[in-house]
Amino acid sequence: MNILLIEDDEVLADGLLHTLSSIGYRVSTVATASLAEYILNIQEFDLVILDLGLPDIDGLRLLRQFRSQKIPLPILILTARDDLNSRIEGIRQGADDYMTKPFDLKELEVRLQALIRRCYGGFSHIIKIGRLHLDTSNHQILADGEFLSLSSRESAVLEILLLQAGKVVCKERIAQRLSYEGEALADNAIEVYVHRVRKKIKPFDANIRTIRGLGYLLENENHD
Amino acid sequence: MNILLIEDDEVLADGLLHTLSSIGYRVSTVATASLAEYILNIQEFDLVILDLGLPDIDGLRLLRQFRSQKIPLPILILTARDDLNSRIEGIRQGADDYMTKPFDLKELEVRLQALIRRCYGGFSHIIKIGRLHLDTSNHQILADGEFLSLSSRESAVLEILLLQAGKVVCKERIAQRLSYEGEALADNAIEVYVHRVRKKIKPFDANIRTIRGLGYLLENENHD
DNA sequence: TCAAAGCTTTCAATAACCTTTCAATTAATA
DNA sequence: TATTAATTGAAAGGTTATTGAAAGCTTTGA
Repeated sequence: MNILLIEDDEVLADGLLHTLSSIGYRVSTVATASLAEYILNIQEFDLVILDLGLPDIDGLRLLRQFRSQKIPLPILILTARDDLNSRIEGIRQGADDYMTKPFDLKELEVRLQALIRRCYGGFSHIIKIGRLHLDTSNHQILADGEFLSLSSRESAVLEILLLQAGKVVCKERIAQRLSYEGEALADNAIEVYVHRVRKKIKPFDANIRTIRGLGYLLENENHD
Repeated sequence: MNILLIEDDEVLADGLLHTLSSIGYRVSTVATASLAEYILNIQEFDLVILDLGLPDIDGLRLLRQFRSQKIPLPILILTARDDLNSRIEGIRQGADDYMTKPFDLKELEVRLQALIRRCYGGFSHIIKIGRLHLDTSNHQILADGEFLSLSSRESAVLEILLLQAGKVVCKERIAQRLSYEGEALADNAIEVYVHRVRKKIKPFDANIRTIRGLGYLLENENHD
């Protein structure tokens, strides 16, 4: 997790760098807004900690700039300004959280955790197999970022294969998933569905391999 | 935007209910943890405001329960406990934000906005999907900058779809948003409203796709 | 080579959804 | 307040996608 710390107070910056590094974050610090802009262009970050009292540009203005440039990073403001209005303005301008100095390191730590959790999907677990993405939280399957048009049964088949990508899934397993309370399906129902799914995922280089006598397996080529 | 307010102080609950309602949120209040669990099971919410000092179960424990049940709702804790430890624990247990009483209503309002923005809108309080804009701060929907003439129900349907643009929203979710306290709607009411909304947004190249058996999805073509 | 296992296509029944119409209600306007 | 307009939700009939069964074809491995 890469954090950009924009802070001109050298002592505080060093302290934070040390603390955050020690709990596993990779931290880069810059002391001015212009440096911040520069480094954001050449390096990828996951989160920004922004001090409002910068020497060159006002922090709120920098924040506005980020957002108008559609930089979607989570931003936590850290500042000495305690008055309510700048707190409100900070959040209104697009910050995700706000802490005032002096602050407790432990609290900063958990607030960072909360932000990361929220922004980088502690909840929705996304499984990526090649060009297919499965969002397990809402059972949505995307191919190249586009919604894949699947009927609900087709979707169920592909989901179970994606979840076990690279492993053999036996027909019975799939049948269980498709039928309600074990009502029998025609003996070739699974074959029909696999066929339909194959047709739909082929354009995305995804392939369901048949393991004779055992079941099916979604190929999971790790050549990235 | 449906908010569940879990708060046992009746005066405060009423005040918040009134304030939040007046700025366009739909608020349900419950006074106990068990009621909260009950209502969360039968109704969908977009955000939870949780008081830690509840009469039956400790708020933190409730929070842990939510998260262990993988309820991914954004949760803002509101409490009289000012000490640092419970603040840290609150966030660590899975809350997204934390405010201590007494608090400023304006600040609560913007923090709610920030949460909503982060969880549903990327990073702006204006959610832009193609030529449609939803301003989450006042629940207004614009098309090409002009007000879109929608009835309140139509507006509710479109809002919920805009908030989850690109994701499937199931019919039940929409039905809950439309009806008060689960009064039944005709089985095709949603279909009728979706139909009406479709007709109105079509001139703006916006499209609601039907995902058979699952629900609807506002297309969110990322070709910018 | 010949079963067995799997593939593919077709088709009718059905369930899910769409669309229109209309009457009842509510809100707006004169 | 009387009139008009808009909104709402129920009903009914039309449309389309999904489903699963059937039947014939192809591949596989003993």
